[in-house]
Amino acid sequence: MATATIEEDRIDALFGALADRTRRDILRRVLVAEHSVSALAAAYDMSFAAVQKHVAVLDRAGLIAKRRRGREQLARGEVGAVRSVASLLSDLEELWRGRITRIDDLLAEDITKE
Amino acid sequence: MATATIEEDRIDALFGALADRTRRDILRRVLVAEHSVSALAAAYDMSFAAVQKHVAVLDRAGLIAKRRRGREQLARGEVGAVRSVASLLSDLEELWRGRITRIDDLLAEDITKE
DNA sequence: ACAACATACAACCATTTGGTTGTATGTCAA
DNA sequence: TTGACATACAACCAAATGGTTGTATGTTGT
Repeated sequence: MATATIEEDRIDALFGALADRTRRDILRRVLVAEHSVSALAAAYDMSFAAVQKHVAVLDRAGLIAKRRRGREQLARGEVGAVRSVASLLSDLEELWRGRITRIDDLLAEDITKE
Repeated sequence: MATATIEEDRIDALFGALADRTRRDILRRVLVAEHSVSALAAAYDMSFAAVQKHVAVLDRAGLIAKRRRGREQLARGEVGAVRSVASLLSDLEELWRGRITRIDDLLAEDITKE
């Protein structure tokens, strides 16, 4: 099997995106309702560019999606991605419970093997 | 209310710790069974010190706990911490569902206000 | 007592990250 | 068409991150 790392990159991006409070706050806002980038930027005490980069990180991780409306870009939260992260955690919990039979899938993606 | 940031630091640490594949792999292993730091280190193609630092990051985030047995330090996964992260994500999902009444708690921890 | 083992930690280095300012491009409204 | 707005992105900087090697401190077994 050669799957491993390709998916791991995605997971890195997901947790990495969530590991910043500004991005978590943006995500909360856009899960409730669509917001333009500049509307989001207005909420924080930092430059527009900084907020725009945070939005881009969330977008790359797939936690939000953007759609264009005229000159603005509306961001909405992707609840499916949030659920997929939750699912990773429940896999961990199952592992703890000892219920996982296909341990090899989750455990020991040996770096050394290909 | 003055809570906010104190808890946010904890969440930063949790997601930050999970945003690295080596640490996720370590966490999987120690959720299944206790492992000494050197036993863990043997599993990866990096120095002992690097693995020890990863373990320390997981420890600081509260995702693992350590207990001493003789000269070795045994790490076990803290499933409660894993669940608390899952709970954060389900809060996000609830937010999306529009079910959260206490939105102010989750949303808009305004940086500017104290 | 001593040698080997297990851990912790400091110092160092390269890369990434989170912020800044400035510039370019696209869209709207008059 | 032109000016203002919305976004994107490059270049830059300081701090954090993920790795290294080396050293110090316990603990064990003989």
